Amino acid sequence: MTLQFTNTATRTKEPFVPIDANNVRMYVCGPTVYDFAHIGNARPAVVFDVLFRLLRHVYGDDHVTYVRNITDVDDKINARAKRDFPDLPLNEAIARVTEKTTAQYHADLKALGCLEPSHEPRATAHIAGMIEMIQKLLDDGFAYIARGEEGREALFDVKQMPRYGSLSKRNLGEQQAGARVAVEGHKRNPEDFVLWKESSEDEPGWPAAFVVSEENQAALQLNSNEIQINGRPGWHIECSVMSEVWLWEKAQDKLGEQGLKHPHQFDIHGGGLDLIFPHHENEIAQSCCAHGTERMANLWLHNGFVQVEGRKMSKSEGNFVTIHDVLHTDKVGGRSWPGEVVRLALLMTHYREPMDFSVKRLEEAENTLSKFARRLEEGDPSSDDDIAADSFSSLWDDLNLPETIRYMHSMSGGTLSTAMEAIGLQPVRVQAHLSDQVIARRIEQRLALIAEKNWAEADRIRDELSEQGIQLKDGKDPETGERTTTWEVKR
RNA sequence: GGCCUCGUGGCGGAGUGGUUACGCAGAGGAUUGCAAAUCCUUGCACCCCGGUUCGAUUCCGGGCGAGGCCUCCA
Repeated sequence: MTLQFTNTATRTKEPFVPIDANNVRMYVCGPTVYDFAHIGNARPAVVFDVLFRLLRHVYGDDHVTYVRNITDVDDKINARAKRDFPDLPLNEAIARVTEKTTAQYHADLKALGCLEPSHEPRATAHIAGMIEMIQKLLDDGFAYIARGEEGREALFDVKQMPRYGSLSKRNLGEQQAGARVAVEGHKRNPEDFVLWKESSEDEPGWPAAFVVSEENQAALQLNSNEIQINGRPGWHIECSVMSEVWLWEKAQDKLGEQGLKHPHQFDIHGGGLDLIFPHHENEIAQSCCAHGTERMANLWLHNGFVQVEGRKMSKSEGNFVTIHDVLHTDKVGGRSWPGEVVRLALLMTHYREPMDFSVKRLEEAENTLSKFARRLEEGDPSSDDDIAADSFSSLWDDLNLPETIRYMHSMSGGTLSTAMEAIGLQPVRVQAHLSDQVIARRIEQRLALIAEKNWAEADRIRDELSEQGIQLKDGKDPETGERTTTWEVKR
């Protein structure tokens, strides 16, 4: 079997060859922590969790490094902090918002069965690294400082990078025609993006000193080539810095000869489809120009959107459902849903395809899990190994989960258990509230009542057990023809 | 306007140059005191038009349709 994935950078399916099989490295863009995460945000977390599990399976648990960041500096966070904690000092209010939201995010993902990533760096812990990278870009002529309407900004000069736009297949200058691009006179090119921006008194800021070129100094009419800007990072630089720190600087110990051949590069970069442009394009620009590399990551993976009635689920559209709502309230289908059901619902569609989120879909996932739960009980028939291998080969083939789940329908016992674990579904039965003995006694009583044709009382026992989550199953003994009753826990 | 995806039965969703998976729902049956569960059987599809081909749902071209990005967004 060969691991292969569809690479957004080439739009083709390619065999996966890690830079160093001893340490396969993956970065996925995490949340900006200002509000509850919605189901759309859950999809990449769940999808890349399956990939993480697969890579661990293939290369070994200790040979995969998965980094997913927390963006805890952002103007939306500032706005939320001012709204929710108007009486607190700004920094404290921001801390409250990010801590609360991060904790909620962790709780949500745990409920969805996601493993913790190897590292979960926070943007605010890497400000110094960002300033350093920006300076490098200034030094090498890829960036400049200009005065914008809201203060001074360090900007990336996209014209200095001929390859700019290659991931998203965009050509500079072709986008503006009907697009809503704000005209910002201080930029050298309309596509130039912010690396660092000056903060006002009521915005969070960090002191930074930048050294600019003579040309830049002259343009700004400054006496010195050093500029102090109390500011905050733009929204792309953090990922360039954190991936560099956690997937290169701190990963070098594990890298052998093979790994050292491609400095400042890693294997996989993932995220949602909407991050391709501009976010990932800009990350590539920053990282490749700062490090003088050809590539930032070898493989770019992007998941499709979760949709509601055919349209993208998003906060701005207001058509979103939070993970918390689905798990803990009755806002969806009038009831709450187990995390495992939500997880399977998110995995039933191929990760690159758009997916409509619906109650029907959740019900289908729940039915499938019940079926799996029953099949787990059915022992371990021989000759299932081929089926298991097939399910994994489909997983190896661009994470084809629909195909994998299809195979799982024909599995049982240990084989099914293994397959479920592979995609992060817990192959454990929900325990009955009643003990086996109590249930067995009630069943005996019911059989006795049936023998007397006392249907009312017999049905009462059946209903009673049903309320306790015990499903009775009547059958007939093939030899004696007598009624036999077994039971299982309803899910 | 530019660019990127995608179009399979009631729904979900694989796959293939030639007997068109599978799941859910539906229908019928077995079983049952009635149910549930289970098992069996079964109906229903490859957006349209050209082209290549002995043959296309699958390849190519053109339409039409849908979604996304170009502005914060998983």
